[in-house]
Amino acid sequence: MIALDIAEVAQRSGVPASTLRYYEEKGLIAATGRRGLRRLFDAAVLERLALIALGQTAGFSLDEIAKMFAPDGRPRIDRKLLSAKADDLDRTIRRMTALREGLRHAAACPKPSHMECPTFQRLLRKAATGAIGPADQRSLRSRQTKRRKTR
Amino acid sequence: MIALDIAEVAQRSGVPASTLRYYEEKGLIAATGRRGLRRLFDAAVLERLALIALGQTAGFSLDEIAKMFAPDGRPRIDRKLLSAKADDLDRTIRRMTALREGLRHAAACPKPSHMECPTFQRLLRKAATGAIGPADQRSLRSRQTKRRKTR
DNA sequence: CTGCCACTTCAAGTCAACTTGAGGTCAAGC
DNA sequence: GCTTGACCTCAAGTTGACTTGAAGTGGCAG
Repeated sequence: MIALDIAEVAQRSGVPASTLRYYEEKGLIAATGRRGLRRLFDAAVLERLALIALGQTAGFSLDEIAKMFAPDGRPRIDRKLLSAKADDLDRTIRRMTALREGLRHAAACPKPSHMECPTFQRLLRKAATGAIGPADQRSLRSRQTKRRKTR
Repeated sequence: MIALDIAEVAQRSGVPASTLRYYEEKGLIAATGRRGLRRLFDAAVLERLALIALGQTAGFSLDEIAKMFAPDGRPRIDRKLLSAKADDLDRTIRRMTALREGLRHAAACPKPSHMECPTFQRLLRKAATGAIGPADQRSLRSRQTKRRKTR
């Protein structure tokens, strides 16, 4: 069993040490032991971190992600939840696609003001009716992604 | 010029009154006058709110959105910024599409544990390498969207 | 004229996911 | 054996977009 230092985990995963401690506190990951004060992690934590990042990208909160791991630590993923998220994502993708088209057109539109552009107005009407409004379930979450190259 | 009460704007737009005040404070919208203490809004504010919602969906922060309106209040949208955001959106859409496929597969996958599913493993590897990792520009932002039906 | 109550202001609170800082510890290199 | 400095803990701060609460006001129905 390869024991990794927190700094090593940080470096390999791109996740800052402070975040790793935070995740441990939240129960998302667990140190396998200590050398003195220092946490030691099993290499498997890297896979776990990838899973966490994936969940975040999918729009799950850390709390939701935590619930996806069975008490024994093995991923226990609810297929229903997964489908629901996929559907969620689907709706979001559709909204964003419509929006992207609108933006592209607006950027190319020769009218002096966008308010005079019929395409833009159509987009606006859609936005107003909520068709492409903001996600209705807490679905996406932006992140700083400081992915620091570590040292 | 039709003067709308804040409650009316809230009801028609689905944006809570507290949020409207907040937007006014931020300079995103402006009341056309007052009746006593009470704000009066021109009906045009509804269009403006639609534009704001749209901008938020596109991943703009309120500050960024504020900058899109010229001091005189007419929308003055930077076409370069718009294209850039469209490109951004495009990348995000691609990531999200890959993710959605992965989720769909994981949901349908018959393997007892997802860790044994090759498709899931591929997804995981992609996530680990950052290919479908979280958006790198503060691009998406979830919102409560309490879209309260007002009263 | 009076009272109601929807509006007002302003300060403070909330939420998620972290980061930062102060002060402490201890394994390892010299 | 002693210093070094990377790690530790715990509390508090940060950010963005709002919400909430307390205390005040004034238009209008009765």
